[in-house]
Amino acid sequence: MKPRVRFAPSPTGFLHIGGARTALFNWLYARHTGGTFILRIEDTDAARNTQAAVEVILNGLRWLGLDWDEGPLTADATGPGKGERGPYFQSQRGENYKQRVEALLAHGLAYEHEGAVKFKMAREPVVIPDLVVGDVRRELTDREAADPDFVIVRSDGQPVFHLTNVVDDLEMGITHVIRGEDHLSNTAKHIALFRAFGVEPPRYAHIPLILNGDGTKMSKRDQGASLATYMDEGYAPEAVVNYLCLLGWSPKQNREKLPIGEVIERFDLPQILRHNARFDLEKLHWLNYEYLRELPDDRFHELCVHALARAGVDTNAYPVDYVKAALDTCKGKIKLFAELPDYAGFFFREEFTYDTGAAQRDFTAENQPRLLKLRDAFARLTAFDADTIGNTLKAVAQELGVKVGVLVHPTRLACCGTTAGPSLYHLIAVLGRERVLQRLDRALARMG
RNA sequence: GACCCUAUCGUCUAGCGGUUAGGACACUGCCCUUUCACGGCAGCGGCUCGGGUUCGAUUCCCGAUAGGGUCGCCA
Repeated sequence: MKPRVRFAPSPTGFLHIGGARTALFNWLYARHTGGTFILRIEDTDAARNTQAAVEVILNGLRWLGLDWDEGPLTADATGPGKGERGPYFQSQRGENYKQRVEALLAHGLAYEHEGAVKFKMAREPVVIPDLVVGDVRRELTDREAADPDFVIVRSDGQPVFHLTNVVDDLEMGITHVIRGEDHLSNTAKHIALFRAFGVEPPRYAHIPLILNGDGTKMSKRDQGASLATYMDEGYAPEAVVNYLCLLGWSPKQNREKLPIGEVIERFDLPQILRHNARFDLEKLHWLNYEYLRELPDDRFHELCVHALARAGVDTNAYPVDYVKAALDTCKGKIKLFAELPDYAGFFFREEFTYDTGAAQRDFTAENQPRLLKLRDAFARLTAFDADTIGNTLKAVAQELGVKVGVLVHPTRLACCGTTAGPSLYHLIAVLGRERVLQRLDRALARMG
């Protein structure tokens, strides 16, 4: 029988990076085994579950490239879905839960208590067979020893997570439950529920959690906990996926960056690590850069424009060809799109301040006549391409008897205001002679 | 408090009784160079602690410690 796995998030308006990895591991397992990846929305909490919140999940998974074989087609709970075991929204499956609870009641496996329904839990340890951790024998906690029974239907008639989760897994034919380790303790309840329904529980694989860089639990509020951050800031989804694969799983053979197809080939449940992993933003940045430099030009430009717009830099005021030429000088240079406004902002604004330390060092009275000579050489040029500009600068430096760096640094500062940026000769060519001369004049004025 | 999981450089990891404990990110230095970045070279840095088992433990067992998780009419 082909595996059937599911990702079953609750729409809270937020897709946690840990949730994204859980979805990824489920998807990888399905793709590796030729099984089925199901998306089920656990929207039993009507108060906070909105269509917009479902949208966040669907968009996140689509962005990551995790396509589902069964599940909703839209964020509308009453809308269409694909697959034979729907509906895939728990809010639409009330009748299923009701029937299951009645069956439990009829068999004396559950009972009413203060308007709620409680499940009669055995007062003995449960062994949880886990594909990642191994057999886990879970003893009762002191509170459970006092009263092991738990609520499956609230007094307001709403079914509780433990029940809906198990009923759906059962009715959707889930064979492997791959989820965060935070569910491991609860699994005893779930196994008991499956048995009460007269079926053997699915196979379990509890994957370790993702922690903050400092080892604390990564919660909603923590920096980088939301997948939306990476979507908004222009990370390459392939990089995020690749990085997530490396947390709690290893492709071995000293591999780090590898295409998703290869991950699918190599991925399997028993090889998942058992310990939690800390989220290392630096390493994600490195991987992101690795993918960024391979991005097709169109996609790179699109993400650049988006990043600049977010920083309040409007590229629409400039000709399309100019924008493209300007951005081309940044490709292979920036690690993150968030760096772009500082790195290339000078292309899109005429007023900017100079880096203070560099201005003190480079905008000297001594450099003034040198820069002036370069300015005049530029002014006489008939061609204004990168090669010509470079050769001109070198020639002027030679005439002056100074190293090229003596001219390069003040020129860069005059044109960009910064000490780091794209190739100087290329950036000058893109800016165009007129603006370069203006910028040199502006700098010269304060060097006297 | 009870119960459960975990433990290799700062971080992610390879290792599955005998290895100079390997790689990646980060960091440091050098080279390349029009800045930065890339690239190349070199360096720094690790088996949590005690007991066993064994000829021999990073590796197997037990304990401690530490970190994480769970004990809801949240999911």
